[in-house]
This record gives sequence, structure tokens and C-alpha cells, in this order.
Amino acid sequence: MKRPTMKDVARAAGVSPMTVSRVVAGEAGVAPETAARVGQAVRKLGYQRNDNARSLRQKNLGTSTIGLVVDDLANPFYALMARSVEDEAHRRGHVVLVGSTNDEPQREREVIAAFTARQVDGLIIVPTIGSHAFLKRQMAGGTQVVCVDRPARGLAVDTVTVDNRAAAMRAVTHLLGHGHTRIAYLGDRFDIWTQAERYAGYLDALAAHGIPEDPALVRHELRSHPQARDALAVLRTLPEPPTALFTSNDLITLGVLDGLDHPAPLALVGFDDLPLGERLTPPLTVVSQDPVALGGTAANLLFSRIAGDRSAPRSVVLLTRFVVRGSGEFRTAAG
Amino acid sequence: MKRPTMKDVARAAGVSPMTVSRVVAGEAGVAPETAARVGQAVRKLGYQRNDNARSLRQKNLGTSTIGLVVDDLANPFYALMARSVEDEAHRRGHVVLVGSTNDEPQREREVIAAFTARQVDGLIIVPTIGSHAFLKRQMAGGTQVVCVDRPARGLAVDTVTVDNRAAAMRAVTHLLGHGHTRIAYLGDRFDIWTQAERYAGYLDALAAHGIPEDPALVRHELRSHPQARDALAVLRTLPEPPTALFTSNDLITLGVLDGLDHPAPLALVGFDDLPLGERLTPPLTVVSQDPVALGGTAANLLFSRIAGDRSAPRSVVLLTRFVVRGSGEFRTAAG
DNA sequence: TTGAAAGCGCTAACAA
DNA sequence: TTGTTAGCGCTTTCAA
Repeated sequence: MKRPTMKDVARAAGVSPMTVSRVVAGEAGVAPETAARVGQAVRKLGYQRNDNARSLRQKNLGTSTIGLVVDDLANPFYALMARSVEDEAHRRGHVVLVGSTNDEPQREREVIAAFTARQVDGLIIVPTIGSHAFLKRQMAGGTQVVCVDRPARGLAVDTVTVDNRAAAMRAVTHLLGHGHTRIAYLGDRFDIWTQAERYAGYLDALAAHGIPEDPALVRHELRSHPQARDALAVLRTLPEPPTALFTSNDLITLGVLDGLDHPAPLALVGFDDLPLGERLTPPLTVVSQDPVALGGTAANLLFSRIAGDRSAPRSVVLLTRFVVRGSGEFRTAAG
Repeated sequence: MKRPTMKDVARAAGVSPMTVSRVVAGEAGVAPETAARVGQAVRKLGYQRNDNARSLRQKNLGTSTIGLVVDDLANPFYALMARSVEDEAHRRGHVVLVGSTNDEPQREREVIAAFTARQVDGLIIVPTIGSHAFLKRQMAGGTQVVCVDRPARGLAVDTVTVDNRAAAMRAVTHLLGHGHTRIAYLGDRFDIWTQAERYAGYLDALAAHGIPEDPALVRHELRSHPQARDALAVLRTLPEPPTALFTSNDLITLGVLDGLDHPAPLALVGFDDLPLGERLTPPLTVVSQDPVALGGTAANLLFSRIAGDRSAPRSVVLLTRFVVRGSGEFRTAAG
């Protein structure tokens, strides 16, 4: 039982395939009765146009398909972003191919290759580390590209990020303002752009207060909940342990929460909000990003490129919110 | 600057397009030096095969694209499911089109139509209410369909769900076992299958204990966090207010948490776990589903159908876990 | 207003 | 081992 083609519909309606094409595409210039006859045949046979064949012929219209490449779709942050992109695409009659990279350049290239092989009109990418110069060829072929969350190395395209460095500086300054001088930094892979930015913000804040960096208080490469938890346990065994923590993403914040209150509570400010963060005791003080705005902005940029905008690449920086709720307002014993 | 085609590569390598096709497809029977020449031309031109054109010609191979249609991709539950489906697809060299329905049959049909127009090999669907008989035509045309989370009305296909009714009964029985007799039910739209099942489980538990249902304690149609919060506020004004709550999904649990401890704490068991549920005070007692297993199972079923399995539709019921953590173990004043 | 011919990029089937 | 021909389902172009 094969699916019917335009030829089948044409035969059933006693017209040529070309006429069916016009009716299905909603073009003017078909006699009303002819259109009605075709419409009936379409319904009778359950005909649906093959849009892949269509876009093969119509090179100017594209495939009405875009690709979204994120770090990890299961991360609520990227899930919200994806939903936002999907909504923008849906509004414009596009569909979305989605793929996760796990921050692995290898998998990113596979995913992007699979998407471009299907002739996507554009890509929204959360770039992994590693050069993205290979995308220049795709772009020369007409594929539009927008980066979100992080810039891509070696590729000048529209990019949407947040004010990572300034926000991190503000968060750490907040802790300094509450009397803390021994503030630990717990971060993910340093080669991830957002992490490097946030670490730089941490250093900015210390420097502004004339506090030298203590390498013993800095932990990078924390890739999981347990690793973050264990890193905190180690920090607590130091001769001069930290009295406050700055955690540079949601996963690390989650891990750190396990050991936060025992034996003694530590002050904590995290980057990224958590769903129930306000209901914890104490409620979490965080730097909050808006993934919906990130995704929506990226999608809007992409669609204006797809619509033909060829102006110079733009860089959009969205602002974070600093949300004071309690966990960052513990004073030190000394303070 | 158009993207190169096989013809361009053929010209550059001094062979016919057919030879290029064979080399790119990795077929045997091409002389090594010829293959090398073609390979060089491919790299020089940055050639990438147009897989849409390919699958137009090769009807037996399909498009290596599947569609995933969920309620709301931004919901962490479905995001985890989506990631799980994506991983299974990636392993098999497929890509995933993803769309959200918002539980609107209209949007669901649009999304599904957009996917089938692009000749997806199969669909994994979280069905909205409303008949899905319209999918029979797609299936006759060769599109495989698997349902997940809920069954589709009017369509006999592989379906993966959890033991909603039994799990809800167990949860409510747990509250009864702690002395509660006035247990409120707070649920989402009753026409959503999972909600009806969970409500049935609630009634089962009451009936098993010989407790008559009190309609004043039952609230359906709670579609958002604020609605759930307000519903609880109303319940607290009853002459005989509930001493315990059963909330039938994560969104409702979140809303109810706002008013749970004031003025007096109520016992609470929720359906669906929340990311930080174990760190609340008191920690949440919940029925926990495994979205990764749901998605993975659905994907496996779908890919075996795509591979040619034509056996009778299967119905797979995965088990939930009941996680006792504190919020459901308050005793009543009376108990 | 309708249709015939050609071709998008690729590959099945055949021939050389 | 390589190439030729035809055609997947559709639309552009042109003619009727």
C-alpha cells in the first residue's frame, strides 16, 4: 500500500498533475470546479504532498526545516530554550530537528552533518569547544547559522549570550559584601566559554577587593553532581576552609547542596536558577538566566537571516537577574 | 555560491556521477585509485550528499528521520524522554524532528502533518485527547507509530505507559495508612488519560478502605501552578478541610507547595518526582516515573517496527517507584 | 485556465 | 569496473 502521489490524484480527478500541484499549493488561476474536483480526489485518496520532493525542485523556498544543536536536551535549561525555538519555528511554518552534543566536538559534527545533509535552512547551535570554521562551507552553500549561549571559535555569525562575566562578578561581590574573604569557586570544564567567563568574573570581584586568589579554593572540571559534592568535601578539610561558595552552573549547585549544611552552613550563590530553588532552606540566591529569551532571540535572528538579511553578524548580550533569597546572605563568624 | 552536486564532483574527478554515488555510499566494486580521485574531489569541493534527494529515489531505505511529538518539550519529564529517544535514534543513524502539542489536538495534527510531509520513517507520540484514527492512513502509507505516556484513542499501535492507576492507589493508601480520611485529590484535565487513571486509583484506595468520596475534596482541571495553589486555598476554607493531599502531576505539586505549610502543614504525596524534591522540608514523598526508560522503550519498539517487525501491537507497562521521604508521613491530629 | 516537457539530485537496473 | 538510461515526486517554464 504505497502512499498516493500527485499523479494518482490527477488520474482520480481527471486532470494533469500540474493542476493538482496548483490546487495543493493554493495557487490562483484554477477554475473553481476543477479545484473542487481535485480537492475531492485529495480527500478520497488521503493525499499528502511530499515536501521533500517539493523542496528538491523549488530551490528558492528551502525545506522549512531548521536544526537545533544543544549541549544536552535533558538539561532543563536547554529544554526551555528548545521549546522557545520550536514555538518560533512553528509560528513560521518550520519544523525543528534537534540534537545533543554532550560537549563532544565529534558528536557535534555528526549531528550537524546529518542536519545539513537534509538541507536545513538554518542551524541554531550551542557550540562545543573546538573550531567551527568547518561551518563556513555550509554557510557558503546557503545554510544560515546562529550561535546561542556561547560564541563559536573561528566563525563570525550572529551570537546570543548573557553577561556571564559581569554577573559572576556581581555574585561574588555580593558574598564579599557580606564579609566573606575565603570564597571558593566550583566550576565545570574551563575550556567551556561560559565557565571561563564566569571564572574571570570571580577573579574580577576578588581583585576589586584586593583579595589575592587562593588556588586551593578553585576547582574546575566538575562534570557531575557527585564530583561537585566531593569537591566541596575536600574544600572543607582545608586548614582554612572557605566560608562561602560560588558555583558556576546548576549541576554543580545541586551537587554542592548535598554537603552545604554539615557540619556548618556555608554561604552559597549559584549561577543558574533551579526549579525549586526558592523553596529550599535557605532559599537559593542565584544568577538567573532566561533560556526562553535566549532561544527566542536566536530564533528571530535565524529567521531574519533565512528571510534574506545579509547584514554584518550581530552579537546580542542578554542580561541576567541576580536573585537574593537567603543562601548567599550568611555572614561569616568573623564578619 | 550553490552547493556542489554529484555532477560537479564527477566532473572534477573525471568520472560519471554514478561512480561518485558508489564511492560516497561506500559501495564495493570501485577501483581504489578511482575512489581516491573521487575522494579528493569530494574534499576539494566540500561536497556533501543531499540525503533528501537520495531518499526520494531509494524508497526502501527511508529518510532516517523520526518524529517525536510530546505535550511540552519544556517540561523536564518530556525533555528527559526526548533526550532518551534522541540517543537511541543517534545510535541508529537517525535524526529526530521534535514538536510540542500543548495538549491541543489542532496543533498535534499540524505537527504530525508537517512531519509526515517530510516522509519520517516513524513517529513517537504522546497523544492528545481526541481520536487518532486519522493516523491509520499514514500507517497504511508505511509510517510506523508508537505511543508513549498515554494510549491513543482509535488506534491500535505499540504503547508504552506506566501503572498510573495502581501507583495512585498505592500513594493514597499510604496516606490512609497514616490515619488520614479526608484526602483531597488535585488533578489536571480529566480528559487526559493519565489523569483519569490516577483519579481512578485515588477512588480505588478510598473504596478499599470503605471511605465514601467527598466531591468537595476533588479538584480537576488544574492547568497551572497558580490554579493549583488557589485550589488548595479554597480547600482549606472548607468546614471540614482535608488533612492530606494527593497531587496528580508535578506542576500541581509545585503549586500546592506554596500553601502547604500555612497555616498548618498538610500531608502530601505527589505523582512525578521533582528535581529538588528530596531537599525540601519536609522532603517530598512521590510516585516516581522513569522518563528515560519510557522514551528508550518507545524508541526501541519504533525502530523494530521500522526494521520490519509486523507483529501484533504490544502494550508495555513500566513500573513506577514509590519514594517515601517525609511529606506523606504526617499523622493527623486525630490519628 | 490547463497541460507537456524538462529537470531538481540522486540511485536502480541494466549494458558495456 | 564503469557508464547510460530512466525515474523517484514534484514544480518551473513555456505553449496551447
